[in-house]
Amino acid sequence: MSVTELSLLAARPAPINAALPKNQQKGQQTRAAIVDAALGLATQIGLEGLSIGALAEVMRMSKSGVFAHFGSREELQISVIREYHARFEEEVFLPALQQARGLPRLRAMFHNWMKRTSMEIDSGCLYISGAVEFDDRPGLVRDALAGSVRIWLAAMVRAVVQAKEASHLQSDADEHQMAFEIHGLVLALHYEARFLQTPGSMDRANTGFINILARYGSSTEAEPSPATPSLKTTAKTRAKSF
Amino acid sequence: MSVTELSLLAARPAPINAALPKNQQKGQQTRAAIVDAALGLATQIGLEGLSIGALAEVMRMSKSGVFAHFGSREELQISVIREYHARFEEEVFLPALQQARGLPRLRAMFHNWMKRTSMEIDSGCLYISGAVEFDDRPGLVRDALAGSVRIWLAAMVRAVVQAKEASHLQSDADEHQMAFEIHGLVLALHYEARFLQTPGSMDRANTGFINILARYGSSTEAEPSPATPSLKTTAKTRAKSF
DNA sequence: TGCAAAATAGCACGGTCGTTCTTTTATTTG
DNA sequence: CAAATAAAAGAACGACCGTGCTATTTTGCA
Repeated sequence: MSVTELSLLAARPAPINAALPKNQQKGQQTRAAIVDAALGLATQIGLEGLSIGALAEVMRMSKSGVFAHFGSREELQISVIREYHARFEEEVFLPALQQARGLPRLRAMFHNWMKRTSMEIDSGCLYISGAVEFDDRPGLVRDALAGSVRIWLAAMVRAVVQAKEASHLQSDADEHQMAFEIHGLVLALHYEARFLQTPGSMDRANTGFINILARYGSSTEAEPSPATPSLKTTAKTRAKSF
Repeated sequence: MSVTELSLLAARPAPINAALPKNQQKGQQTRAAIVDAALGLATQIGLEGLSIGALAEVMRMSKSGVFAHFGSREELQISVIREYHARFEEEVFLPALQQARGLPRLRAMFHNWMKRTSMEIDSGCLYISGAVEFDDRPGLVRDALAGSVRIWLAAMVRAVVQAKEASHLQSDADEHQMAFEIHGLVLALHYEARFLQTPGSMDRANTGFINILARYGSSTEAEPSPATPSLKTTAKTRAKSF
């Protein structure tokens, strides 16, 4: 799975003329505005809870006016997923590519991922809520969702492999195992912070990441990266109320 | 939070006469049958998707006949959560109490938890789906759900503390940190196995647990417990397709 | 066995849902 | 500016939702 495949943005029809936002037909920009509003609703109440009526009310449009842009609710949901994917990529993945291959990039990916997840404590993560809503509901929505998540997890695995190649991690470290454990930290952060509202969850996820690095890291001690300067919390982090 | 508080079973009204199942009024047993069917539906389509109409069809009853047992949909949902809690406790927590305090009991708790989660790959876990559905929907349902989960997580924390007291774990190990990381493993197992259908997720969760024990364990090497005989997988577990 | 009480059924209400069809309005183009 | 086209509105549909009210049936007990 190549890096270029990661970009669903490239799948968008490129504007034929120049990059003027005015160039795009009126319909395109309202459609984009609808998707934007729909994404805001979906992250709060879920893709299943997202209704065309409520969306029309937010947009101050008629139901049929909104509906006409997608032709079906399913297509609306898929459009929302694509938009979420694009933003996730832009916010989490692409900035991490500026870091050097290996451990620095891996740290940046986790750091950006956590940063986004922690911001989503008030709004919700579509990759998590969507997984629960569609985990036994086959169809195009589930496929789009699972595809996006797999692309991101594969990028994490690739970053681990590169860290191994750069001798930043033990050569026999299992990249899928490590990605699994990191994924678990993010899921636990989201669960405990958003649902249980447990304080200190951010610190615990960070500490968990440090523990994982210590487990798989090469003998050279892993110093805190410049990308995460304030997160020097050790495993002996202070106990908070549970 | 005491151990006895864990039992919601004890909160059930004890039968006044003997333990004959015929003793309970007809209504009580049909109500129990309804809750049983409702739990089956809720684990598949979620607590929000659970509708009285669909439930009535499964029970071959009228909508109003089902409804009369609860008085509101919310009360039905809470009843389902209580039933789920009781079964979780009976299946995961109580058997682990038969193991000696400390590491053996902690292992048994994780093992039973994982075993149940892996069985729920086809049906779904109410604690996970419910968390997503109600994470920003305050009310009695959310309270019941969060209460049950907190009780279980607190039991895990207590088990870690006991393991420290028994010198099975490092005395400065952070019990909340450890419970957080274990929770993450179970969440990742559920996500990757049920939604992404990634093969080998069970092994990865087990390996993750071994890694956590290695991180927090005392110098005495942690030998595989009799409760998990077939899970001697090391961190260098074979790589499976991702 | 008869009678009170509990359990269930039947029916209707207001509401929201996704979707279709028709009509009106706004935009682009020649 | 006018014709062609795209965008949005409006109204209606069948379906399902939770819930309340009133019968009818079933159960438990004297």
